[in-house]
Amino acid sequence: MKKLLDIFSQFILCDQALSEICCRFELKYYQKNELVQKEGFVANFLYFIDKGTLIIGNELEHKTITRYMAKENEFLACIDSFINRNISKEFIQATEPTTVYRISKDDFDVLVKKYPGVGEFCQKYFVESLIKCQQRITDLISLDSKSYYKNIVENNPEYIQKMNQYNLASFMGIKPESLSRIRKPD
Amino acid sequence: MKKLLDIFSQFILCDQALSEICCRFELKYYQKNELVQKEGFVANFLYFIDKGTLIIGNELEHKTITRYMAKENEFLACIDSFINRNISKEFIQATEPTTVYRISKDDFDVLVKKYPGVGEFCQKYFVESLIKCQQRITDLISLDSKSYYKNIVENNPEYIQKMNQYNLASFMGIKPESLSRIRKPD
DNA sequence: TTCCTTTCTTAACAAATGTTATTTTTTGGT
DNA sequence: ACCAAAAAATAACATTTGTTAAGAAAGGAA
Repeated sequence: MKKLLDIFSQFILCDQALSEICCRFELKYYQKNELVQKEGFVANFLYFIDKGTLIIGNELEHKTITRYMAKENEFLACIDSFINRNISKEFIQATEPTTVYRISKDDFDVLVKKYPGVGEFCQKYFVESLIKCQQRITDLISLDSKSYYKNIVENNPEYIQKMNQYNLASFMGIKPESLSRIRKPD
Repeated sequence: MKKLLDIFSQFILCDQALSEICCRFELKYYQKNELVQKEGFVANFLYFIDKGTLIIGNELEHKTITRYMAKENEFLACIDSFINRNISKEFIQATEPTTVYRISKDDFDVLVKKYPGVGEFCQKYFVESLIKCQQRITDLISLDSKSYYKNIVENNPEYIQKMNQYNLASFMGIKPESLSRIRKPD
């Protein structure tokens, strides 16, 4: 719980606020490959990863894709669904044994209303996510897959350690066989 | 100015707030291909497009890419630079004669501090942008370029009308010659 | 209009990626 | 250690995309 509170402590929040945040987050454990959230439902939780890794992806007609991987000490949610209460088109899955702290939408709304610092946290989280997202688009449209792989090796080596070939390939927008080729030494 | 105020009116803002917003936005005109903002500087303005089209892109070693195109009645800024006062790696350019309302970072900060509705607007803008960004990533990694082109024709035909072949191709992550092939009837 | 520049198209060939199928390796459970 | 299942590597071939270069079309300016 410490890491989670450290993050919220960056915002102006009294001790009472912090302890209330503690109360409203709930510890949860997921096995490897377990579905944390299924697509087709309203996403009712925001997750903070204490230990482990979660991926968020889509179940499409012919394939399953991995849009993002979240690691330890990161927050994760199906944003459109969690914020706007739309049905989520995305699922969340653990790629290894994972423990998270999760908070329900209702509880989170209470915190946002009660403590301005929580709203500020949200703002910062959205802006950071947006910037990362934009950078990813830039990478996807400007780099060939070999360069993109190098990029990941240098900047996000955890992606390579924690995602299997299928997930990582779809994350990169290619087929597993192509990723295998890229990895093969010349 | 009406459209701009319509958007802010969706948030709880008194008449005085709305008229102050009016004052702090400044009308600006850009010619076709004119640079609205150069990369390498701190982006000091947020833009609202009254008429015309802006693209935001990167000047990379060997090429120039178009990451996003913003159309009429849309807001646009180099987010990382505008919010965090980092040096922008991106430029903004008009793809046709374009009039915008722009507001400086300092003026915008004043509005945010003074009127909670402006902060709410920000929050909504960031969330919407993030959701669109995530969807774009999903499309980029899951669709081949023919499908992606169809997707644009159906959902964002303005992209095809307003961007030239070079910009649209880089937006799609391919070369202009490949886009030409995709467009050619079988 | 004419001329010039830019943009777009086309084609031939090279390189990368997708497809299909099979083999090898790894993993997890007994 | 053994076996079965899953994951990854490999290969042959098809398709797509990149590259290079040339020519056609479109758009502006005088």
